[in-house]
Amino acid sequence: MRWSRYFIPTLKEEPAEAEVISHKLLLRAGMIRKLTSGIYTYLPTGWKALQKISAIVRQEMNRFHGIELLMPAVQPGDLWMESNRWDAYGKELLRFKDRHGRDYCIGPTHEEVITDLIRREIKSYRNLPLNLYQIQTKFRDEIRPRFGLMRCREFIMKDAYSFDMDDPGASRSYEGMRQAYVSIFEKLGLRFRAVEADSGAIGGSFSHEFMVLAETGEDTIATCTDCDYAANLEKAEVTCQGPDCDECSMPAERVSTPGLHTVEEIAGFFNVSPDRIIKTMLYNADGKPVAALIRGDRELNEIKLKNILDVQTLTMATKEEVEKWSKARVGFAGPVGLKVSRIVADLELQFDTDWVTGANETDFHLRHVDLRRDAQISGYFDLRTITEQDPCPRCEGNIYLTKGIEVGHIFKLGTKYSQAMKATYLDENGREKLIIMGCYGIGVSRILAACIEQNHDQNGIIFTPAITPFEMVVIALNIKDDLVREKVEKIYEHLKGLGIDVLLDDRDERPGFKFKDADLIGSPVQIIVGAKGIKNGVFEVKIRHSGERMEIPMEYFSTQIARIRNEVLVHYGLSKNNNYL
RNA sequence: CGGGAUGUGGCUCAGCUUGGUAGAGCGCAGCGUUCGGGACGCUGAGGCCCGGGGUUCGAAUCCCCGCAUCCCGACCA
Repeated sequence: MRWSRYFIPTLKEEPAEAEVISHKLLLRAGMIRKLTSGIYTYLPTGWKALQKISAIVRQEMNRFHGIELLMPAVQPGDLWMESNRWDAYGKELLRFKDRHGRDYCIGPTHEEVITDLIRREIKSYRNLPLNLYQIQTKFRDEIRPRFGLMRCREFIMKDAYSFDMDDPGASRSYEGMRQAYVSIFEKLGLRFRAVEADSGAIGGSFSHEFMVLAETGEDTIATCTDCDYAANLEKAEVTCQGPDCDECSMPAERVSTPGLHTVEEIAGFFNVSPDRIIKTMLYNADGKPVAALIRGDRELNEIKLKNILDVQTLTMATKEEVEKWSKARVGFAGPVGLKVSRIVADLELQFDTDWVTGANETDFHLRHVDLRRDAQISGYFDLRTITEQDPCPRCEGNIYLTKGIEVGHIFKLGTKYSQAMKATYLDENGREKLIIMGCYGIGVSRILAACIEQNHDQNGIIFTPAITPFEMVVIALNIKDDLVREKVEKIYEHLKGLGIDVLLDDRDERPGFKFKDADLIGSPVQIIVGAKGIKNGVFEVKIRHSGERMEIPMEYFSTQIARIRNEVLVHYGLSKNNNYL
């Protein structure tokens, strides 16, 4: 491709509308333009990158027995009413009526459509298992679209759905997809982690999120230094073991603590460290008062609490509720004598004693509290958020926290949709059974943003070889110089002949201008051709990710190009064997 | 949906406090000089100053009402 005849509207200045780096660079590199809030046009290089991502997704999906199809973007409301999601999905579902007044929506996902298809077409166990996927534009009317391609309303997504006869089959399908996903992100050349995610009511470790690691990620991941354990912060298990301790030798004692209610104030007053204090947090759980106990220096994980209590809604108690339930002002609640429907305590509280707690009386605390002796605890559970001080729940390794961007999510659906929509098959014995489903999503357009979040510098994007719109940019320093023109054309043709996707910067611009643009659009390799080099019989190569520049004699062109290509692949954990190009 | 901010040539912004002929830089067109990290000079085109009401002799500027976009919170690929 010749730059002069192509369309890459780069921007020198930072667009005011963008805040995050990928958004800024996608705009500056001329890859996207906003049409309206959360809706973007993919310009040629942006679209090219998306197609490259899709190609790898497609290749790996096919390799793991996925079969591609395409479903409609517009879906009838009836189907959504059947799955009970017409009401449940909320305002993210963009609805409209056609000229006859019938309800429709623009698909934010395709469980209904695929389940409808399957229930009509699949009747026999002989047709199972089956894995169908599609790559297409979806629409979610996000409350607040932001961060460019990271969270748009209209976005491109790959969605796969698996259909199995039984649970073991569904597990095999799930495992196949997990492997496919690992392979996809490896081939994309991204640093990522597959993390255990909160799977909600389904239970087990049947949900994984695939996170691209980037400092700017919105999610926090807990990862083990030794084994391959990785989990979403919300999900990461905190283990705690220890010998049972003896009962506290001293009886609980009521102490006047006027006006003191934060952990720090209490710790200071009693001259103990915050880990000797129990925080008593009151919640409204489906309308019932519940208390959660946690050490003063710890953080409660509300998602864990919600799962343990198995309730629909969990909200922190209001000031009024606290006063009503604890019979004291906020800051003086404690487990001793507390009248609530349940008191749950964090695991580590059962291995220690002699605590400081609130006294359920304004301006009073208790010390020398022993939970077993003085309080009625309904259970000890993993309630807190993991920290880097905690051990790995699977091995003896340490935990460290990193940030990530969620780009894929796989989970077992079970029979949720097959039941609601009556998708059944006949087994070997002629008995009717529900099809077991799984669904597997990848945010294709989000991957583009995540790739940039992970790989960029002050000068612009640093694309991985699998995603870059152009593998190499050939920069003609002075296109009006006949020698340069001639040489650069030759190199361009030669590279094309090698099957390399190459962009020739043949614009009549100053060198600095071209260097800046080349860095901005992020091709892994730049080949710089100028009059000086030609005179000396060399051409120059710049490696984008390292900034390394080298002069290479013309006669070694082919071998050196091959070497450099391979070097770049290796840098991204790839090798020639990965023939994705 | 709550909280905050911003809307002025294609882009980034100034002007608004204190009302009086709409500005700069970049970009764009032409000419010349340049040519290894976003050059310089000259010339030029390009504006319902977000929209609608009001106040005023006069509104980009003051007041009211909308709309849009961005940022912070709860949701998600």
